[in-house]
Amino acid sequence: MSTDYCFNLALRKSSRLITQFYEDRLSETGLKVGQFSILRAVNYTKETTNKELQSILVLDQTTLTRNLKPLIRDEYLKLAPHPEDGRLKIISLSESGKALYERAEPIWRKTQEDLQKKIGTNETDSILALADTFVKTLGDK
Amino acid sequence: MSTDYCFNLALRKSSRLITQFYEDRLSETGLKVGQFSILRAVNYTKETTNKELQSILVLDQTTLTRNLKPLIRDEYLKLAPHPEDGRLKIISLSESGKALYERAEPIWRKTQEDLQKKIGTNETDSILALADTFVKTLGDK
DNA sequence: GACACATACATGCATATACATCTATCATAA
DNA sequence: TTATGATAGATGTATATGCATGTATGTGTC
Repeated sequence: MSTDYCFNLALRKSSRLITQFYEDRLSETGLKVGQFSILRAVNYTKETTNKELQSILVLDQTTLTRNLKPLIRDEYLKLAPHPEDGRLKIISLSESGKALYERAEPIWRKTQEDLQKKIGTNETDSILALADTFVKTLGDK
Repeated sequence: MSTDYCFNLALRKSSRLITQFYEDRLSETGLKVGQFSILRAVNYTKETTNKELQSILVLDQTTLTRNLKPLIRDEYLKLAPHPEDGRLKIISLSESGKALYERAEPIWRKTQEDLQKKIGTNETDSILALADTFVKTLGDK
């Protein structure tokens, strides 16, 4: 029967495996995959906030705050106060952050291609479709 | 986001969302989803080892060792030495572990059904197919 | 302007994840 | 039978994850 298999475990297993695949490739940059995702999102938005990154990355506010810490500590990300709203912190890439992202981006891109070759485009399409469904049906909080 | 979507981020987002879905339902049992997966695997195998659980759950040995800790501490799992191989520890459910699993199992089952209704059988099938592909192509270590 | 409420971000706690490395035990060959 | 290498599991360190809660700031009402 269909519920012999746990959908949650299945997704978590997949997530662990794909993470190790990317982690292995990105290791030469010193970045973890979660950190790369943050740099990529900040590179895209240029100037952003904790709040905005939360919705892009589908991360809890407290998780994101902590995940930013190593990147701020190592000065890949800069923080600046918002000119009008004292609660906000404007997050952007530092020069070394930009440089690091630009070094990592082609490695990430090649990893994407290699994964696609390895598991097939049907499967990679399936990953994107699933994420879309999940964010739409479970991602409103 | 400069053309592409990151497959890794997509899967990790989905994993976080589905985990929260199950976590919310299972919270009344006091179990985290990872702990439920362990109890379920041990209930299935009856007597098992760290090593065997690693391959069922697709978890690193060190991660599994640590994930077992709270369940052993709370005495839901029992450890016994292997009669022939002193390196092995036999893991099994205690009485309270069995009781807890049997209390959690129907909640998990209903969660599976609810998720299937919510996102559709195509998507849940897709999750299982994806996990199968990932374990087959990336899961040999 | 003072108070109530909402919003943005941080902290305490607990679990999750895995690499590098360590210890203990087993298996095997000289 | 001892040296050697393999295997099972544990520990040090670091990041990841999120709930409950705390602090600071902004907004609206009177």
